[in-house]
Amino acid sequence: MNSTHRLTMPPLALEAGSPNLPNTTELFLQVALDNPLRRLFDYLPPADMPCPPQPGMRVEVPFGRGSQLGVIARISATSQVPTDKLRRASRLLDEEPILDTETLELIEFAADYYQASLGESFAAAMPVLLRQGRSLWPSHTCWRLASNQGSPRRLGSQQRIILERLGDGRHLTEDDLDELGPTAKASARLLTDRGILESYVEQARSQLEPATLPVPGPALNLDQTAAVNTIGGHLGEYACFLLHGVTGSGKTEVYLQAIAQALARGTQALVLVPEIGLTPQSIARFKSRLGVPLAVLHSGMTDSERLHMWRAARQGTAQVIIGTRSAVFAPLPRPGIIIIDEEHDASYKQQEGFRYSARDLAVWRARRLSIPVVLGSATPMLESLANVEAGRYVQLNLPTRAGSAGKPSISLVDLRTNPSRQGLSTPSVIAMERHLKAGGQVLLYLNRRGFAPTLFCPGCAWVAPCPHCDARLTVHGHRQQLLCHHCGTQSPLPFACPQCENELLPMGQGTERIEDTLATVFPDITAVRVDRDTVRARGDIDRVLERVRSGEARILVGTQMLTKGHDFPDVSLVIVINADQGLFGTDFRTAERLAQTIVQVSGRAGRASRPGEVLIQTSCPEHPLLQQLLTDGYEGFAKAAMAEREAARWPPYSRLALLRVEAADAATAMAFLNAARALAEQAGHPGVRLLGPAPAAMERRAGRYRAQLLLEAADRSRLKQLLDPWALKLEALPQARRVRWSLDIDPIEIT
DNA sequence: AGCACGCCGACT
DNA sequence: GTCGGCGTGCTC
Repeated sequence: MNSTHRLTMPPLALEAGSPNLPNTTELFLQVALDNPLRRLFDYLPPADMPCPPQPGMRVEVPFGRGSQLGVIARISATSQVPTDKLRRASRLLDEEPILDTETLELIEFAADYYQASLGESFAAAMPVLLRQGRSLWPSHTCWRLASNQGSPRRLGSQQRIILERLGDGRHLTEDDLDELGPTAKASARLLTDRGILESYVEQARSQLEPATLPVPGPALNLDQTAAVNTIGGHLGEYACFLLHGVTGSGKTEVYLQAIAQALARGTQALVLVPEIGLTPQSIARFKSRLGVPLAVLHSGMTDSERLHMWRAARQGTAQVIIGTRSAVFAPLPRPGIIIIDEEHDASYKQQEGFRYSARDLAVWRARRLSIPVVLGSATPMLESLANVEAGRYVQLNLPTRAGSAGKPSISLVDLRTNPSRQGLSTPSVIAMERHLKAGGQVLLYLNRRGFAPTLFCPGCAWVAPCPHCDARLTVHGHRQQLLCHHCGTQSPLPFACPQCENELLPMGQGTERIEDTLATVFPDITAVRVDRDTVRARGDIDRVLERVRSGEARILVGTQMLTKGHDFPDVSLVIVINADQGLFGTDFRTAERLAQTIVQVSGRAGRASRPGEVLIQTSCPEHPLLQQLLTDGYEGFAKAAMAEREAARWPPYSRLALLRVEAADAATAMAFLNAARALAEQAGHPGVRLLGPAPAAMERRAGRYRAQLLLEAADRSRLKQLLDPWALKLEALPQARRVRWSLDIDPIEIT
């Protein structure tokens, strides 16, 4: 959807009280409810309303035998629903729409484009507490001693504690009471009923850290200056920039200065970052450099923190909103610029439920708002490069690294002639010795956690399988157990082969095993491991990284986590332990991902004055992808990959939609997809290829059978023409009742 | 999705 | 004799 193809705008919500509506006519509220049903539910307005209902207000409505909170999507003068089925909404929760027209349009567009229900789209866009009915305005109930209180008699111990805390005109908030215990609020209410306490509602201040004096940044180089000037020249109009900057080229400085210009015009900036890119350091940098109140939105925050930040965005108190995927929906009264950092990052696409791409929605939103959007990356998606090619995006380049560091030298280590011992080949060990001796640090990248990816019997070739998935169990040596990385199943490490009682061997390398190898090869040097097993909570990673920055630890072993955003100024050597997994994947994007990973991880080498060196261990050094990458860098790779995509009719040369299904047995899953395919064929599907149904690459996962049907079209509108009616029919399919299915528009993984 | 209704199996 | 399995109908 990142194109200039005609944008389908959702029908504009009809404003209540608009002059062309005869006020004698009864109005109908068309309400979006948080369920997957792709339709709205009509209600009569509540019996007593403090104000006219409007789209974007929350309502409580009777639904089935219970009641639910929903959002008014439209007000209509007519209803298709027979009068006897219509029920009356019970109450309005808001006196004004909590979502403005522009955000409503974005939400509607997202539901429409991604074939989701409007309710699900609303749910993604609203903080949980608002969905649960919390008031938009920050207020909380407080308790104090009643002015003419009766004599307290026969008090419970908790009640006595509460009274003690309320001496001298002090008060207690709901939070204070919650700290006293789960029943404290009930006790306070009881005391209020007895006239001993009185409660009142206090409007809380929506406080963000106040503005500070912006700290000046470093002087920009020519490329950065040119980029900032180009972006700044388009403030107030739509333009999409692809900021292609090699690692360390100072993309963030460009963001900061472009944002500063937007702020100077009195507008807000929205900054999207990948899921693990939002470190306390990066937030601190934005805060100090821009010196304006800033709201942060990410998944690690409590519900009330999120509500607080969302409110600050909506009120305009926050001039900069920095957040992960769902922040794309943040309401912005004065939008000025949108930044998407590491635009290629997969975390911008929600991978379950409502499968939207925040990156693509951000571009749509910028166009709708007539503001510039900047997509930054050292390794742009091929889609983005194609959009540059087509003239839809403007490319800005930052080809040089800041400081004196030059490009790292990359070379391949042929594992066939240099076999690895426990993960490390001889050339790698020699290079490590050289760099460590010279005072450098070494980063080892391996995208496999655990000790070894398989447990193997040399006697009969048995491998430990997961009982619930079509996958092998991973050996986690340090915990002495087998673990399935797909469903989480754990089992103790068997002593011997269950078939032939031979001794079992862990096969292949995981990060734990590399760590062990290092302890024997470099016993005097401290190594740290960074993967999901060592880094669990937020802050863990900072502790690990501090050990590296201080120089206490000089070797880093880790997975993806290491490639994202963290700087290691003293790392001079990067070793990719095994590139082979990325060369022969089943997904058409596998190669692109490997290239991105290699470039990103290489970017960690030699950032300061040290020249960087990168070694890639592989059994297939002659592979064209690796060769391209080595000789011509990411651009060269991209060119070659693009030609392959065009020949195979993959995106960006086609549009995809993927119907996924999972069921208790394979036949049920297939029955659904066959029925789905039949529906499509019945309706006709000009310009759309139906590929499948076919079982998923891992057919069984967590005990469920998975299959899929792929839809491919040359252009988006043809695909959508088929999808719109099809999705509704799928919902009504009897076979759909027995499976879990989902439609993924622009899937990033089709295995 | 979430919930009720409804008709067939192993059991307090 | 029931508790409960999940098929299917419905939600304004």
